[in-house]
Amino acid sequence: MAGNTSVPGASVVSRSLALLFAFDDQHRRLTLSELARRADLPLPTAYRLVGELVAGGALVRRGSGEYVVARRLWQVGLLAPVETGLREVAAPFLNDIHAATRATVHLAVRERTEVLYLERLSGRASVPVVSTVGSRLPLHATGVGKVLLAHAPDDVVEAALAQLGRVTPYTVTQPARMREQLDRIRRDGYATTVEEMTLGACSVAVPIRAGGAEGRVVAAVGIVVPSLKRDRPRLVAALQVAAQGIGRSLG
Amino acid sequence: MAGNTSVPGASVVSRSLALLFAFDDQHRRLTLSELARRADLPLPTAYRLVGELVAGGALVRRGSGEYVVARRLWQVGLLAPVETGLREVAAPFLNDIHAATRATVHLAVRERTEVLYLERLSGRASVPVVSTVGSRLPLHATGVGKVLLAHAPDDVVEAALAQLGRVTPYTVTQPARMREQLDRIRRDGYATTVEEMTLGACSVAVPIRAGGAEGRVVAAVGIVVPSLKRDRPRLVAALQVAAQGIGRSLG
DNA sequence: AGACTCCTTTCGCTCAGTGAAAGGGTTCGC
DNA sequence: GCGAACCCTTTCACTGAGCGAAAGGAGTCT
Repeated sequence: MAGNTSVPGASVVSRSLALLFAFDDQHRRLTLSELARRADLPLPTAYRLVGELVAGGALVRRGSGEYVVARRLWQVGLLAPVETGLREVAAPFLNDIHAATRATVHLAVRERTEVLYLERLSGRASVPVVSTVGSRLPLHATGVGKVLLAHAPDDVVEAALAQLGRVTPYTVTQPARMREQLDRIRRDGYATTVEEMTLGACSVAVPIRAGGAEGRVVAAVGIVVPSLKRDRPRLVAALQVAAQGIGRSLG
Repeated sequence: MAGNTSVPGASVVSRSLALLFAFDDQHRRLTLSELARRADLPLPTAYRLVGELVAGGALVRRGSGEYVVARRLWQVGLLAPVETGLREVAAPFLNDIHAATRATVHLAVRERTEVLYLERLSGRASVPVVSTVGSRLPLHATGVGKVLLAHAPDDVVEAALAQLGRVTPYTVTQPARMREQLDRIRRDGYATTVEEMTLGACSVAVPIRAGGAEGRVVAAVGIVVPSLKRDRPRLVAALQVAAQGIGRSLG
């Protein structure tokens, strides 16, 4: 930038992106001060840059003085090639799962030591679900996450086991217990969680193997339900049928 | 910016956004030269800024030397409040339409004189469909577009009728004929197109009225099919049932 | 009425940003 | 094989765009 920079080496572009990336799943609306704090910029600097981002159509200022991501950035974001093939192939199968279970359905992939949610179909039941499309969650506290972790390379497993953060009182935080679970998941072909991410929500998930049968695990499908007591076998079956179909279609 | 600017008044932020917004539905991958051209920037300037956008995680450089929108920008874009309520409410009904017709289903709103596609469910049949979620098309050549135009304010109708661009040989380009059609759409409660946007694709669409029955038209649902000859009444019925449901749920 | 928060504006300093020019590396056509 | 026409990358001297401390409202609590 020019003149009196407090942090030389930070370009205008990097600062602007810091402002854009200050938004996340838990922070969809931010005030100017919050933006400045989260992007680690002096307030007047944030003021000026945010003003330009609004003028440029990247952000919008709500009446209340809060800023949100603009429609135009939504359009550009949708152009990103994010597992396009997988999502397209999976879509009808996800609908099938949804029709068969009426639960919230998830399609997710692993990104480093986190789950990245690619698709979500909301269920009827009023089960609390924190994930949204595009959001990331820790691998160890979600159904799809556990499946993906169970089939991840060793270094990823080690990294994940080293940071088993407690989310609810039921989150599995002991590496040894998690290792047992991962073994069981590989053996049984499905993972479950019981209120480990959100109180009142349980989940079941299965791996998607490219090319079907014995292929590499590339993604996971799962559902969120209020309880697993009643019909676990039926849910697992529905998921496995869909996962097989998706995997086969991936070729 | 500094020094030898050819276009003073253009800030770094506006230039960076011009680069990001250079991407669109027809241009999801762009080379550096294309980016520079589309953003109207000198090549070295584009080179530097694009480099920073890549470093900042907004763009990704593919092996081939082409740039695409990065996953991180996809995540941020998804945080934009784009008719969130409508889309959430409509989702299950769109699935119903999909299940009943097996066709490509669209949910769209009007933005000035264009259709903005909010949701899309791909159909089984191999009908060519150009629209994607987040893309815009002219109002007069699509089913959902005609519905939205038929219920648009007068000034919008005038503006739209003044630019009836020819897309295919079957596109309606005469204002008088379009006026007739808009009358018929308001009377019948549904719109159709026959290869007016894409050869080999026909469409049917109905309005969504907030609060049901006699409310204001806020959106449109439509489907794309290979032909309308066979079961137009059945398709219209399915759409109208769903549209009523969505409208009622909007309260 | 004092102490918070928030947002906005000013203003002089200066280095980050600029882009013409030049240099490579392809891939064409002939 | 030899231009011509594309790409992309790097250099470099100039300078005004960008910076942010400081100060000034405007609310909202205590």
